[in-house]
Amino acid sequence: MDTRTRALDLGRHYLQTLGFNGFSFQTVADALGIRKASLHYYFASKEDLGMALIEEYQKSYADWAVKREHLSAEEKMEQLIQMFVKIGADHKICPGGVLCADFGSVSNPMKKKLLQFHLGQKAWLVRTLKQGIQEKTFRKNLPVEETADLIQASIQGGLQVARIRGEMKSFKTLGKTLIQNLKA
Amino acid sequence: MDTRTRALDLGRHYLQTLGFNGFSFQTVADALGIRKASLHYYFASKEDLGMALIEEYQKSYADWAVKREHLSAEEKMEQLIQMFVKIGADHKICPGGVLCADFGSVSNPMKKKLLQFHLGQKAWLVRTLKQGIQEKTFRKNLPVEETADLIQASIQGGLQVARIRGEMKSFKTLGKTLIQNLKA
DNA sequence: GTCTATAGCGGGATAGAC
DNA sequence: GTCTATCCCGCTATAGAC
Repeated sequence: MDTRTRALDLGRHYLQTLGFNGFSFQTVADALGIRKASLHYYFASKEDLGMALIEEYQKSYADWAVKREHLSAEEKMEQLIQMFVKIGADHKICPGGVLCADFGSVSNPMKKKLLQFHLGQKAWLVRTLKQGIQEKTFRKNLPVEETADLIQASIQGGLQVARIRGEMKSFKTLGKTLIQNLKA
Repeated sequence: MDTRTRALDLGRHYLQTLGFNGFSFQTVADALGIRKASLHYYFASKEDLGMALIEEYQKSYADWAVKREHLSAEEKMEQLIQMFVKIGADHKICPGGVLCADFGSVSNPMKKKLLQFHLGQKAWLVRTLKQGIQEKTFRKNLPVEETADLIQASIQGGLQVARIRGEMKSFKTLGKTLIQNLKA
């Protein structure tokens, strides 16, 4: 794996465990086994790295979604929860949640990109809920916008809560409840 | 108002807008109009300030709850949502959420105190839900633990989402949905 | 592409005068 | 209680050698 890719992987790790203000170029460089000056060869600035990280998240998420396009809405939702369970099991929180919390201390371009990422995720949720209604597995009268907002907020908050509690049981239960509430 | 109290108020403000790693003693001292060295007279270290801030939150929240002890469970829940709407309208997020996100880069004593604060809020929710069941305004078969977890997570996440979106409408809707789901 | 070296700043924290 | 002065550290970032 090339250095840039490894740097991005490490960046993701530190971002999701320590927050954007909680790690430095030094942290990443040390883990890479190179000098922090060398890291500037790949990323002109820390903001640059931050922007690249959000782009990475967007790409991974898009890939993830494409691979699951053939699934039923119910299966999609279950795998979505499963994905966040894995993140939580790794003592991480979701990228959207980290950057939301650091939102006030981040540059305008990053704010903009973060909003874009966030709205992309919401759009996927809305589409999937509509799919489930068509498939008649989800309630016909499901308010899709509001439900998508509730799911997004509770997953984000739920992962944060799970991390401070040091257990994932409550998050798994939350996931089950969310999906149960969709059903016809 | 004495300097220590003013410092705590400012600390709360910066914590909830910038995150714990997003502000410094300098930030607070500047806003106070004193030198940062003088701030060390009140708080030996930044961690000390952090601990004091969590204690402040615990106290305010306890006061808030005591003043509302005579209310019905439904009124309590409505006022709780209202409190968070005010926080969001001020471009802030909830203290629990901030510190949850910064959790990985914070000292062990702060982690412990944060967990304590968090569990205290959950305990209040559980008590209030039970009250509502007794009052027959909330569903008899409401799973109190799980519901408390869902409310806590979605409020926390919802405020963060509202801030990046720059609007509180979705949060208000979320609040209404949460309360509606409790009702008999 | 990676290095050494260094600039320049801001952070947390302390000593000691007033 | 608040100040000045200072320390040491870690951060971002750049210049220039290899």
